Amino acid sequence: MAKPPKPKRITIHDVAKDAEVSFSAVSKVLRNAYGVSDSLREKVTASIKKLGYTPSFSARGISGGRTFVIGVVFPDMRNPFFADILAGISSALERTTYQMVQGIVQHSTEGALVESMLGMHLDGLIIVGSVSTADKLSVLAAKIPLVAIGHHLADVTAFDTVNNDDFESGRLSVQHLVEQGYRKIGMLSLDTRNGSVIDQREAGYIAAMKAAGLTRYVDVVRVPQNLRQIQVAAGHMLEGNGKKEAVFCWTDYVALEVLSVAARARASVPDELGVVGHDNTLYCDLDQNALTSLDQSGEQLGQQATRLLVERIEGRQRAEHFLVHPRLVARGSTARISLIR
Amino acid sequence: MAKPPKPKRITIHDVAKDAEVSFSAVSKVLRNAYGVSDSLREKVTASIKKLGYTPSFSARGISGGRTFVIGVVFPDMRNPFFADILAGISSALERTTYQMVQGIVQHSTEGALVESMLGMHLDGLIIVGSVSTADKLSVLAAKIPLVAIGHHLADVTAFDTVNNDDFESGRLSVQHLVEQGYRKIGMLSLDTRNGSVIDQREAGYIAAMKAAGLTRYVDVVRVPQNLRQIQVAAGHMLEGNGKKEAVFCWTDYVALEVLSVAARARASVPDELGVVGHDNTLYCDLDQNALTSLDQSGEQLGQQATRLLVERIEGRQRAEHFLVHPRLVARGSTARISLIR
DNA sequence: TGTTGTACGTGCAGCGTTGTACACATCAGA
DNA sequence: TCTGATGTGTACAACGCTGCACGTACAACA
Repeated sequence: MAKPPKPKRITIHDVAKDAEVSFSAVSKVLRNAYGVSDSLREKVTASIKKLGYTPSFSARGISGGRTFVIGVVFPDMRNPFFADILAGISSALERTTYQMVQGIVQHSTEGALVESMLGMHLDGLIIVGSVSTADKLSVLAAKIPLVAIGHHLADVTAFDTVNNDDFESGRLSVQHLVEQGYRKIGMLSLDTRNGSVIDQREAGYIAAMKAAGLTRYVDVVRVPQNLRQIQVAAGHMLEGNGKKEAVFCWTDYVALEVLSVAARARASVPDELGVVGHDNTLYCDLDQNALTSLDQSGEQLGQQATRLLVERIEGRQRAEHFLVHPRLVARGSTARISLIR
Repeated sequence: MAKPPKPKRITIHDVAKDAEVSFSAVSKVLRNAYGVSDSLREKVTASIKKLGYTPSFSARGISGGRTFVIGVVFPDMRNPFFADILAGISSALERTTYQMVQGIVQHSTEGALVESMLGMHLDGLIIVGSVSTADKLSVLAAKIPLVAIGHHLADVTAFDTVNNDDFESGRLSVQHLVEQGYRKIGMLSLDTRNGSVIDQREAGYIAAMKAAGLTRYVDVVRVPQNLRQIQVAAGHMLEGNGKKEAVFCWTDYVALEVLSVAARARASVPDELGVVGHDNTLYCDLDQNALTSLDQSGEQLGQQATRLLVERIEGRQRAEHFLVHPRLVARGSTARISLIR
């Protein structure tokens, strides 16, 4: 009877045997612990490469040490902007020894997802566009190093934040629209409790409207993330008393719906209606949309968040809050005064 | 000196103490193992609920048992179609005790991502739109239960597959275009080695063209996933010798680029050029696009894949191959003969 | 030469589970 | 009364790693 060739995992012990050292020594090298000579390190790393050893995530988790895996939580998968953030995180992670798992809050709640990630002994968490309150996040941050992307709260001390300057986004949009000759400028915003990102955009919009002497035209319409309701709200922008000359939308997809409604109503863009989106997703550049939008560099947001998270894991206590500056990309949807070149 | 209130995790031992049984008994209940009386089960489950115990993922992984976590691998995050698949997986998972982690092949290679997921002792893997060969996937399937979505190979025995009937997609597209009076119908396909999904669509397109007596117009142009090259290829469809009357695109985004190029070139859609996309993503329904597309029900694909994976984890050996039927959703981009409904 | 450091390695006790081996009742049949 | 058979719960050795408590060797100092 042949021995069952049990396909054994390569462990730290195998490496130790191959390198002719104790298994604890290998562990030390892996953890970059104190008391390792260059020659030891060399021998061990050589054996690791030779045997193709990879540490067991589970064993690390159970023995209380670092797992070198971080979690990333996204609110949904449909906004291509999040892909940019992810790309930024990936690329920043390449320079480190950390890996990443993603979770997407789709049907499940953010809380449940985060809970299950906690159970996996991850080293840290990046939460994108969280709908939780700062308090809840602070509680979470007590359990695990945390960085929030898209959660404006400069006074939070328990975790780091990385944000676009959303106030500036609102301001730039209005400024651009005013330059193009629009006056009755409305805003299609999001109906959400803790969307502090949205709050900032609204505030920027309102401030810029006031600064331009257009206080009487200020109109913020908050709509839930629901196709039907977005269309209805967009329709209202085109007719009746509150008819607008231009609309600033909190995200590109809403702006595209406005373009759609305008097309159906045979309202000409940009002459009758100017439209500005947010995030400068890849659909903006299509000719049938030609959507002016604000670019908040998701890639950079992701990179910075990763940097901050790793710093936190390695021991930083003091909170940091990073801000990137948005850039307005002008396209046909606001080209009322045709841009000379 | 106050005792440091070490926030200890609730373990199986705590539950055992509370229920006044041995910790092995608790483990048995958890695993639904043989030799558990109703009264024991009751006591234990009561204590579990009372203490809010959740099993440690890491400990399960290390001791070689099930972790009740499955991995899902996506090729990218930009295609909203994948969100539908994910939704299907989530909803199917709700009825089970399994959880899910996602990985997205962005910059990292599929191989590296899968490797790291293997290191996490997951119970199973769903791979969406893999670019690996059937051989490589079979090797992988020997290590972990596997279901591939979007990988047509009915003769594979090592793992299950779930697919749209992509041949039918190609056929339906051509059939519809022919009905609308288009004859010179080209196809914008993907330049990839192992895109068997694409192969099927091409085959369906070619077969339908032949069946319609349009063999001489068959033209499959394979383009990599690169914005610039897609635009160039789209441009060629509009002019010169190979000028088309209609284009069938392998995915919606390519079709939207075709619409964009057509808009720039002032070619009228659908009169001068008919366009068909694939996946029926949410952008198709926007009026500025009004893109005819094939719906392959990502939600259903995800649900079926989950069902098959769980079955496999629980012991099934024989491979199963599930096929869903696509549905053509006609819109303005092919409405040459206006549809008298 | 004896003493004190200091740098480097090793030994080992967990971590929270799984799953097998085993002990102990209880009960039916001989 | 003895002998299984069966049903139920316990004991315990893994699993692969971390990180602390120790040795040991060798150099620097008194």
